[in-house]
Amino acid sequence: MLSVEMYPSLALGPQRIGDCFYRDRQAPAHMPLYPPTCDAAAKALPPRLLAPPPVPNDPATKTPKDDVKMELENASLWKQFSSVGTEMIITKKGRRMFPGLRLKLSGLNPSLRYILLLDIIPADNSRYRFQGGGWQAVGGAEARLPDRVFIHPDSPATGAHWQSRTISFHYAKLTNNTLDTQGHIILHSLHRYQPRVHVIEARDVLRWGGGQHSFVFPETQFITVTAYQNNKITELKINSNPFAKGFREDGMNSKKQRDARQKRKISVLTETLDIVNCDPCDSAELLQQPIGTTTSTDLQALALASLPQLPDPSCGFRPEEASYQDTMVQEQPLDLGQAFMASQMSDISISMANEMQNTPGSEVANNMIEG
DNA sequence: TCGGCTAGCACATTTGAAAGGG
DNA sequence: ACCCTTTCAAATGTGCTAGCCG
Repeated sequence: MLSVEMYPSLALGPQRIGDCFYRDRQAPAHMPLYPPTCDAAAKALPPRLLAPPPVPNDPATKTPKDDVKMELENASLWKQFSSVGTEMIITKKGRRMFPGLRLKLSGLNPSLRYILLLDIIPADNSRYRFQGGGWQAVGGAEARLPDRVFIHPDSPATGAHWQSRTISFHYAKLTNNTLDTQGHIILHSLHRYQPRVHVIEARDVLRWGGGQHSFVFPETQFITVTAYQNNKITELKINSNPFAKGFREDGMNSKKQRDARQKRKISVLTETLDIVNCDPCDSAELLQQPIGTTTSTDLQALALASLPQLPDPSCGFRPEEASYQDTMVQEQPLDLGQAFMASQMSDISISMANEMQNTPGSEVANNMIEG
């Protein structure tokens, strides 16, 4: 009941419905946002329930920003990749990032609720090609794709929750399918990108702005590829990703083993051909054999349209020069005032509203519910 | 011709349901 | 009936490769 009222009221600013983002209401909470057709979004949201225009941030509701700190827990692994030139595979179906972002948060108010978001923005305006053993800019970047954010599945959660564990964004997937409907983050191949993590105080989300912290780790920059270009990256991935164990030297999928299999295949095929050649009458039995088995294998959506830009988007991919110090981009706050709220605000609204209803003096929640 | 992309492959890991025992 | 552990199959995540496409 509450969700019916709350969800659309937080969903979209009517003025931005044309390029809004949303997450399917049935989708898992961690699913990022994706742009629907405008018709679909319009149908999903009764006009009477569309959101009010963004409310300017009220300084009185702000929490001190200076103490919030984020640490990249697997920084050393990222640095290993970065020193070679990190490549991330992107596929039509979506591919996870490896290494993943593993983070530690501190300085949050333990009792306040926060939402964690991941987004990935172009690091510069170039397209790249791997030649001469390195990445060279070979032209201008393709048109920027619609921004999608990945909401951490635990969101919203208390500061105590976030600070008590390692925060991982390993569920986030990257795709090059511009028509993707799975909510994966859409990127261009052969472009350089920079992941960012945003910590947003839940209260401020409801108020369309305010207390957020954005973090950028230069060592997490990467170039998107559909197939690995640099053998060193392949080696690093195979050696450090447990899912790729099979490709290690001692694995069944190592080059040695694969070559051996290939040889066996060829010899079996040759023998089979010999048999067929020797006795055509027996070929019927062979034909019955399968030729080959083709086994194919709520937080509501908060849409962010205008996330802060990198301080210098034209910087080159020079891992050796990268500052590995955590970079807080607080000069360029996440502008939730311009953000597109998604159609899935129900869960977050319910949980937050419930909590706020239980908190005397929470006029924010009351305003949202009653308004 | 060539660079980039895709589908399918084999293998490893993860996940969740079912079975078994206390 | 309940809880815990173990087992197993399915789903999912990997990189590799042949072949397609512009």
